Amino acid sequence: MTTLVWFRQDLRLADNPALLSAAARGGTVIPVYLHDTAAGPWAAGGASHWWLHHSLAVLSAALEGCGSRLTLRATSDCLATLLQLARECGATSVVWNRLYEPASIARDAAVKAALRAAGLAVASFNTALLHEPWEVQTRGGTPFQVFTPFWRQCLSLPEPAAPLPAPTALPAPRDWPVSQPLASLGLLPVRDWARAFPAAWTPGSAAAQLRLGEFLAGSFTDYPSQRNRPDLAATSRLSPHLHFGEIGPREIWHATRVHAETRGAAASWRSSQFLSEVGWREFAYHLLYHFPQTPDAPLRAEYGRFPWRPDAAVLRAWQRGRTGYPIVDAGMRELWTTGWMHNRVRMIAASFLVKDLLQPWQDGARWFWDTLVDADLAANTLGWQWTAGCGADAAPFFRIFNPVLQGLKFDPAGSYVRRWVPELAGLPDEWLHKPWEAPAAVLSAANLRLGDNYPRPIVEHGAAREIALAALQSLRVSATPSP
DNA sequence: TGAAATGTTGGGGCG
DNA sequence: ACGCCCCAACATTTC
Repeated sequence: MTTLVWFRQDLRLADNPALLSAAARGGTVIPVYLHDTAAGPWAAGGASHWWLHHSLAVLSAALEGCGSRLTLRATSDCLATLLQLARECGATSVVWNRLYEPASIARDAAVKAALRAAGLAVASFNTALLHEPWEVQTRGGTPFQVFTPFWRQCLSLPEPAAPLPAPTALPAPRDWPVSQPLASLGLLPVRDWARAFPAAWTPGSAAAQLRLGEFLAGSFTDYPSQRNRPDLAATSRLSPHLHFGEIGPREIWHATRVHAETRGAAASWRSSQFLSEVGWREFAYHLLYHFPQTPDAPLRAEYGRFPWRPDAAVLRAWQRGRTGYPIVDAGMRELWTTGWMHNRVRMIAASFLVKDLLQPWQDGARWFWDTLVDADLAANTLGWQWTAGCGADAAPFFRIFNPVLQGLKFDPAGSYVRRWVPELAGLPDEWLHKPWEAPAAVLSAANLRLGDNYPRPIVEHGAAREIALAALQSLRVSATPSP
């Protein structure tokens, strides 16, 4: 009796119901990872591939530590490859943990039906979400479109089950199927733009558990008050680990609850603050499941007619962190250098692209998709539609961030900007977030030549804001013509 | 998980 | 003592 365990975004041994069920059957277990080369328009981007490469290496080593092995294959046809592997190994069943992206759902449904038609037993499990998207609904039986009632409903459901243990044994076959070398999947960048990634990140489930433990023992205490501060290490930074399933939301949920349980009401409050961010992730998956067109199209249809002004040069200045707005440029450079950006800065940079520069939110979403190590279709879609004001529970379009005020408020000492935009480092705090207003003597003392070694503002925020509001107005006028 | 404009209030300087 | 003005501080409204 042999079972194929199809790993996807669940790159861990603990709290892995598919793996545990295969092990519990007592027969041979064949762990498999297929690199799907036909994954479509939302195939993983470059930074995600970097992470995936290293995560697969860690998972492979962990399996070998259990006397097992990870079989790797690149394929444009997962069904055909699974059927072939089942034939090679004499497997009679295939198991996996569910994915929730629209393309994955479609592919997996077809694979499941075809495997069953071929006589194989197939089972799929949930380990990526606290609650299945179809199990959370309003009284009217419709999907939620506002976060607060959605999360309240989740909290009223039976608590997510405790995480599962890792299997104690993974019986190996006499002969392993042929596996491709990891390097042959071509996941690492050809040009080494990811050279600073290893200093920032350690992919793999062991590192994820370590990070969660260090977070709970450390910055968790000040999480509610400091979580918006990009200059501090105040957040958990678990997002890439979560995306690849190196740690699951149930593990985070229970570890946080256990940590807070013995530490009084204040800790309980902190844990509810932190877990509500896990709730936003759940909400993102809920929305993507029920509104599968939203990665590409606005949820509020009228925004399909918004008068964006696509401009390749403007988009590129934003991508490279050369807008002349320090907090925006710092964020974009942190992203490019480390594959990650603090969430507060994501909101500021995204708002700037969409509202000050009038670039389509989809262009920003694409850039984040390619450059973030935590790129996640559900979370990315929610974030960009929220910013653009065209999504569920979105910030109204007229809520336009002032990048100077946001910088002053959330990077008050300027250490975040100085770290990522070193050419500004010599400016006094007073001018750091608005160098164009600094007196000439201050600029020259800081060795700053605007338009030379740091750009002048690509737009003037006050004027850009007026233009954005007028653009929004045009949308309304054409939507409801006056009688 | 906004910012800016506009409105209101109240203390203090001053004639 | 009183009214007036100024304006900071805060609140409300609007985009």
